[in-house]
Amino acid sequence: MSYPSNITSTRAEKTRNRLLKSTESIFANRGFSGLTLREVAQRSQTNLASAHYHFGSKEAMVLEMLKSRVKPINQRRMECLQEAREKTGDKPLTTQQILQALILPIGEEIAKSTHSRETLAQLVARTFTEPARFIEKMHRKFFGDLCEIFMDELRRTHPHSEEEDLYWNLHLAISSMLGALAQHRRLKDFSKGNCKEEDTQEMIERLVVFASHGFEAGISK
Amino acid sequence: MSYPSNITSTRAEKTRNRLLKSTESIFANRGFSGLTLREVAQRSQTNLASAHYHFGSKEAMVLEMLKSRVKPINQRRMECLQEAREKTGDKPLTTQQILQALILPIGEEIAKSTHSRETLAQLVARTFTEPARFIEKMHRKFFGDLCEIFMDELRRTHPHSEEEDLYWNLHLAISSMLGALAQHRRLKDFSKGNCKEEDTQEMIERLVVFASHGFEAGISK
DNA sequence: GTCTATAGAACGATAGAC
DNA sequence: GTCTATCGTTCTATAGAC
Repeated sequence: MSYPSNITSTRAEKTRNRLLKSTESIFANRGFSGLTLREVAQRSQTNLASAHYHFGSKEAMVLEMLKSRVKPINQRRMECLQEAREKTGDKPLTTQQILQALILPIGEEIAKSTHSRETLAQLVARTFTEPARFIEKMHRKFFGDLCEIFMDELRRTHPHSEEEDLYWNLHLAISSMLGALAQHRRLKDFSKGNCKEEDTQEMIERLVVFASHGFEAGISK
Repeated sequence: MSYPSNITSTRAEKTRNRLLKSTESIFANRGFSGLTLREVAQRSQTNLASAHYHFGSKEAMVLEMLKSRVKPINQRRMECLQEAREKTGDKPLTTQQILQALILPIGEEIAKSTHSRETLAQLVARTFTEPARFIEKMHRKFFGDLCEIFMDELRRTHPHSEEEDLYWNLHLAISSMLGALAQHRRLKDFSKGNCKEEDTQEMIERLVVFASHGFEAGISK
């Protein structure tokens, strides 16, 4: 999936979607202050005023792009959780099942061909280095509720663990996921050719194992 | 430790050090393209031309600042490794000892009072979202050799593990460290007050446990 | 070495023609 | 809705007085 580009979309919608697509790629690579409306307009094959017409401002445009990227991933996360619940019935999920629901959807999204392999990973990385106020707000809005849903699931799985331990280790699991995504492009260099950075699927699988065992080691039983 | 501010330093050196200190804080908070020489000059209580006089360009100044911050941390890492080797004698180190040598020095540095609690963590986060070519170069230069030293130690500890597994999981350990540092400021919000983000020491300790167990779970024995 | 002044380019935003 | 032209601002960089 890319930004909606139905057969029925008007010319205006197409322009809008091209703007969002360019915004995604440039923001991922250079951050908010590195993104210029001129470059967005040029890559979108439209004019400088277009971004303002469709979104009102640079900030509003970036925010719109972020929303459209985060939403489907979070939806998929909820679906994965639901699928796991149906599979295990009344029993609590395993830590690994829960963290898979958190991590796998990003892998699926990266694997989709509409984005360069690096773009989404870089985009995710941006959302936690960009200090702009509006990014903070977005973060809270999109991940606040989601975190509580995952926390509830973890509480069910680890009923005797301290709240503090669960929060800390979910935080570490999420941090390691984001860190791994952000660092992924460095892997090939780093490993002197021993690991292939192209293999996103392998990263995701290894990440799930790493995070699940790290998590379980960190909570008091 | 801060930037060298010996009693013997000349006025020029003091200006230079003020510039580096301002650069550190602004770069950490806003990245390369968000840093302006005007703001650096203002915060350093000097003039706009000063940065160019001392460093030649904005890029050179940021690079100099990064070098001066990374060097003492990497030195401390080598010392920690050496101390661990002396303690265990001929036996290989444990995974946890090795990862402690990687992680603890950053915690020590953050704890030092010359920087705001967030600055160094943000700075580290920057080095892996900033896409500029010169950051990539710095990364390779400063961490390339260090990684191989840690890999050698890990090979000694896990002689029957595949190279690929060791690289992958060291990569994941480093990624989780960087991710945790970068995300640290979000912890308080995220945990709804259950975890105190002020407690860097606790993060470091939990991170060591998380990463060590994640690492060991990921390598074939 | 420190500073002022300014060149020269790029920025976000907007007015108004079509 | 799309586009050109341009305003006012801000940027890095530099020249030259002290």
